[in-house]
Amino acid sequence: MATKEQAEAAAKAATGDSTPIEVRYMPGEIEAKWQARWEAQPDLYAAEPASSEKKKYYVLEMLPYPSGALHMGHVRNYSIGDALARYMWMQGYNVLHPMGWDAFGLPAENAALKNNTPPRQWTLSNIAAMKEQMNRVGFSYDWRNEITTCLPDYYRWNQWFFLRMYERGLAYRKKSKVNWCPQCATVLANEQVVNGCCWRHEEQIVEQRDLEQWFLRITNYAQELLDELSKMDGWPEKVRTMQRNWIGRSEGAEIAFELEDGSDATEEEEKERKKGTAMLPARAGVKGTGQKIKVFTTRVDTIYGATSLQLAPEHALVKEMAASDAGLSDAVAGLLEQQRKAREAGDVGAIEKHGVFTGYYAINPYSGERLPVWVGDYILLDYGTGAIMSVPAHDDRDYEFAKKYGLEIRVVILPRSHGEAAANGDRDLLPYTSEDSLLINSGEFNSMGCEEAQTKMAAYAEAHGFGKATVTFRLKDWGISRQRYWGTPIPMLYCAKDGIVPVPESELPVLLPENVEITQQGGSPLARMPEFVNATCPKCGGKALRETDTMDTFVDSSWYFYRYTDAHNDKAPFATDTVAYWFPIDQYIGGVEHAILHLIYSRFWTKVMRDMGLVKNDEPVERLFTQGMVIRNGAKMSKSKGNVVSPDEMIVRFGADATRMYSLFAAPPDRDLDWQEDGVAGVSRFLSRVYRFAMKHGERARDGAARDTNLSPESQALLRKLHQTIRKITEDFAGRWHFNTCIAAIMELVNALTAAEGAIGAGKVPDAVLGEALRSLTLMLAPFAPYLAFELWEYIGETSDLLRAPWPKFDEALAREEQIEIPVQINGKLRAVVTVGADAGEDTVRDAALKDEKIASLIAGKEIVRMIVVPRKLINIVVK
RNA sequence: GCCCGGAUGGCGGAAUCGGCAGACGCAGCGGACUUAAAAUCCGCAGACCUUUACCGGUCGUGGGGGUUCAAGUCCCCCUCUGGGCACCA
Repeated sequence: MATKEQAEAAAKAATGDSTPIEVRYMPGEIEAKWQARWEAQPDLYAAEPASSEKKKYYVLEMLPYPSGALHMGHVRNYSIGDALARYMWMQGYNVLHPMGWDAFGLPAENAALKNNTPPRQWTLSNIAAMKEQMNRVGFSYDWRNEITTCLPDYYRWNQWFFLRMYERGLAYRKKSKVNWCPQCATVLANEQVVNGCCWRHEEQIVEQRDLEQWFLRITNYAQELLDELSKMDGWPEKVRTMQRNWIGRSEGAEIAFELEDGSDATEEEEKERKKGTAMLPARAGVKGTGQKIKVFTTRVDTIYGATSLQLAPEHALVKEMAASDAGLSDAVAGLLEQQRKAREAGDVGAIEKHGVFTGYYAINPYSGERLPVWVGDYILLDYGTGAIMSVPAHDDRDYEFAKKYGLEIRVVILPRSHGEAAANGDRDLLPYTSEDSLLINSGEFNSMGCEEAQTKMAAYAEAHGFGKATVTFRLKDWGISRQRYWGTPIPMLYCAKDGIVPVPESELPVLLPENVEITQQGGSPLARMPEFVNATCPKCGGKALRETDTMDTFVDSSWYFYRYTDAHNDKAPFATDTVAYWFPIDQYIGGVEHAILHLIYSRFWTKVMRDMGLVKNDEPVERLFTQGMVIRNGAKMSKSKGNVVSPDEMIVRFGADATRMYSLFAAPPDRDLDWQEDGVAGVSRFLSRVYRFAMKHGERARDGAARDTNLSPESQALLRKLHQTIRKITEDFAGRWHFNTCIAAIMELVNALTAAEGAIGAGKVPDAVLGEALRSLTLMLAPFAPYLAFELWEYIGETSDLLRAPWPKFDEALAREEQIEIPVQINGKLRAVVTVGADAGEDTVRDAALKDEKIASLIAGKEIVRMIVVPRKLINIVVK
């Protein structure tokens, strides 16, 4: 109901009393009224069960971290999802639109340190505050399925999945490097390492430590994760490209070089051996030690141009060599130190390369030549085999390194146009890396093209037992151990007798203790709680120690959207058939910052669950939408930049409807949005205009009489604009999602309505037409400004539930223009505009154009060379 | 270095398939209402030239070239800018 004041005003207007009584749009009052009503109906936004006859639609926005307050990025993200959910309800779908909390993570521990509040309490009170904000904005979430990842009824299933993966060999333990701050005495997440230093201790350089960690074997799925991408056309190409690069598949070959024994070296060789800058030629009787160095290369075709091997400083063989060579040991330590400092300085690409000769040589299995073995700080231990063959002539990095240390540079491929004549190659060309080339100086492979040589040389290696064609991925297994408190305990035990023993499923969940003391010292507080650490081995009944690491929070978000479909299941993470009804997610909406980690992990998790028989879908998300950032004064809103605008403040000043509608109006949803407060005021003014118009004329919409077929020109014009608007918005929801132009279209419609007020007042627009316009307008506002829409719906006498009221249908005949304006160009320049019937053919248009006075005078005395007539579009007369 | 976006009035943006560039909104200017202001309503509004005015003309979508009757849109080259990855062999 409208306020008393407004009812009076409307009554006066209806009785023809012209005394102006101001009708004011007061979003605060309207929104409070409807919020109270909506909150009294807990099932308002409830999805129907999976047995529903209706077609399902699962729309999902990425769940927030409960930091304590919504920011504008949230409001934008959720306004997009909310508009879509409301639209799909109005289209008659069974809509699932849930929300939850990504509630584990570091900030809770930091807050605990700062305010002496337990992480759980801090997190839960933040959740309560943010939930209230969400309801205040009017988002249509089905809170019955709310999930909170830090509560045992959720995280117990993380543990359950972990055990299932352990059984299948998908979870394993190995040593791995972690960032360690000696002052905090704890491990840091990558995000907490700023310029190589601890985020809390700015002068403290972060160390790398080797720790035993749990890993999930995502690399088992690398190929499938890559292959599926090409079929996922509901995802932005940008995200797919980012994922492809992240997975980083490289085809190449693995080749084993045998270390040379060297004890029977000739005198000449001895001199050279000390320097390690040149190869030793092949000769009969060279002996090997039997020890092999495996290298990975994508360019085995250039192997005759390899003039050294380069090992990563951390390579196991380097450690072995250094063990008996103090000089080498010191040099390698120096390399590592230099490397660490260089990485701190940033700009990895510009870092100068360093290396040390080991004193050893290895035999090129193709040529028999002996290559000096070096340690190069530009070699990554954890990619490929941690060792490469260095081909200075045909690799940028190897070239730089060889120039610096005076290593040999041998050309083995040439551009096809060069022919074999230029046997030594053109030195100005180097490094020359094109694969559109021919081989030279490469024994029996000479004059082959690179690609052919790659295949043949890999086959040769395999036939001779020293190598093979192989595929390498950049993607690494997912380390999930975190030496932190506020996360899911990893359900594993360590028994002196039985080793690593999983916690039996019947003992889940392993509860995260709550009475912890969080201090800045000494890693996870769990390790200092004997009542947590000490346990009994389920195998032998003896003493066992509990794992004190917790899981990466990305585990929580890898499968949360499945839990929404069956959030209260205490027998399983979810029921398979319920998931089969709802999945895949029809539309997922969130920030592009999750393009890689979250969106790869959750794809991986889905495939694991599929292989376990828990789900039937291969991929979790059918369509993905990534909205742009919210920018203000040229930068992303952030506390440090001081350009944050609080949603609460906007809502108080302009109302929730105006705030969320502006977030959709100011830019297309996929682009960055420049926040301008005056723009919010403008949207608020627009809503106010709608409100006042409806209050003035809404009475006349109430009788709902059928429209007369005999329409006045004013009615026709109004209906045309109305149906054009319905068509535009309907088509946009189906495809483009340019909600900014949808809202602009609604504004145009309202402009047309207010412009027609004279005709409306003069009775030239019957109640039926006015009613149709007002009803449809209200329905179209519902996804964008739900509070106002509900208020108007009630005021114009509708009693049905607006949330599920059918979306208006457009009438193509009514939307069609009767007269259209056709621009007339002469030689491509606009000279006149003629008005013709909408379905005028080519001849009619041409005649009209030629008859136009201005056109006639302009072409008088000129020769018409050509005339292009595009019906309904334009006419261009080409004259000479 | 590599891979994606983006660049249109004073500002945010529109132009979905190559067919009237600047929809819609903001800010601005002029007017109405008002004692006044706010609010509201009406109108103007890319730049330049011409003109008392009307009318008219030229230029114009980051820059340069091209294709076409016609280019913000397609092709080639370049600049700036935002983002992602980054010694991945």
